[in-house]
Amino acid sequence: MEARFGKKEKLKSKKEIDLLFTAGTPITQYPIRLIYHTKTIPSHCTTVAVSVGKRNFKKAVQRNHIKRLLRESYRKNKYIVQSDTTPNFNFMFLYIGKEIPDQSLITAKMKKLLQKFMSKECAAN
RNA sequence: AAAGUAGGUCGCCUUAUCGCUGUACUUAUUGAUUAAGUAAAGAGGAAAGUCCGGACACCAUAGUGCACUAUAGCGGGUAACGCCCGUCCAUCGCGAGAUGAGGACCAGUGCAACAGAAAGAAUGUACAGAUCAUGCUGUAGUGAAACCAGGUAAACUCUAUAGGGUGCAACGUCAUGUAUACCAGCGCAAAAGAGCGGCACGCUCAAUGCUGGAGGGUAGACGGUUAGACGCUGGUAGUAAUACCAGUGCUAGAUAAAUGAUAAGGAACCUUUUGGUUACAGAAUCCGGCUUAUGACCUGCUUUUUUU
Repeated sequence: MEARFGKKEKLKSKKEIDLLFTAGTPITQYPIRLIYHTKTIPSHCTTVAVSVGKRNFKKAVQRNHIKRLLRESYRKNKYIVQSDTTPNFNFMFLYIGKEIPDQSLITAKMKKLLQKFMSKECAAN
């Protein structure tokens, strides 16, 4: 099972991110919210961005830590959304909780969130 | 031993698995390149606040005067400083020590609690003296200070010294490529105008038109971008800050932003045990300081008490 998470899979373009916030579809599995949108420019893999609000976590150390946890849990569970049939999406994960989580919590929630996403997309198709 | 005081050191560690970032090498591949593998690296003492000082870049090789701002014993260090070292003085403390808006009221202007008639545009009261006479002279009384006098510049001011502006989102190159705002030359001419932190100089540009070139903004890539006023050890000079010499060591460079997760073991602390906790905190052009946040440990010295 591939569990890499390289540079290519990171969402960088400012335009794409703006589009996500204006036109993206949100799914929430507290304390994580996923916003996603189909790609405007097609490429061979899903791109992902991660964000933690400055409002809830003032210190950069805490924000960095949570972002790393989110990235790590996505890396481990991305097999759920990886298949040839799904079209390519842009993902944006937001942490909306107010306390610092630990890895096990984040991983469990991430699994549920991704499964939710899959069932929703399959129903649409 | 307790209380205090000054300074220094370190900033949890090891292994395994799965990942991230750039670098080097190998293999495959391509128009560019990309992919895989291997190797050795990969947050701090404050990376923070952005408060001072520089380097570097552009604006004129950053100019002149005024204004404005900062600094202020004396001597030294430094690329530079508002930093550091030494020293004198003042204040605080029993002391080790700490603190420092410590230049100048013989330039001018202002201010001054209580007391006092009065703290300077004032001349009082009592007594004595002088005089034609007095508001003249002396003494007494208040006060730190009472007319040939002082205090005060964390009051204006004066003196000395320093300071041009904007900041790596600076700035340079490339690809893409549209109006004409861009550039070069010609022409127009002196006025008005625009730009250069405030004002005055000064400097630069200068409508419209013609000819030629070429590309702004936005988004992107690359450079700038990390080896440096660098650390450690020894020697020499110096009370010291520091300088010089010799040896030796070090390569983080991300860009919606890498340095992480899990497991096991150890260390320290807490808890009866299970177990829990491990501070402050995350590079963003780079250095020198200052300030603030914070967990331990070590050393010198002082005072008090006890013992020998």
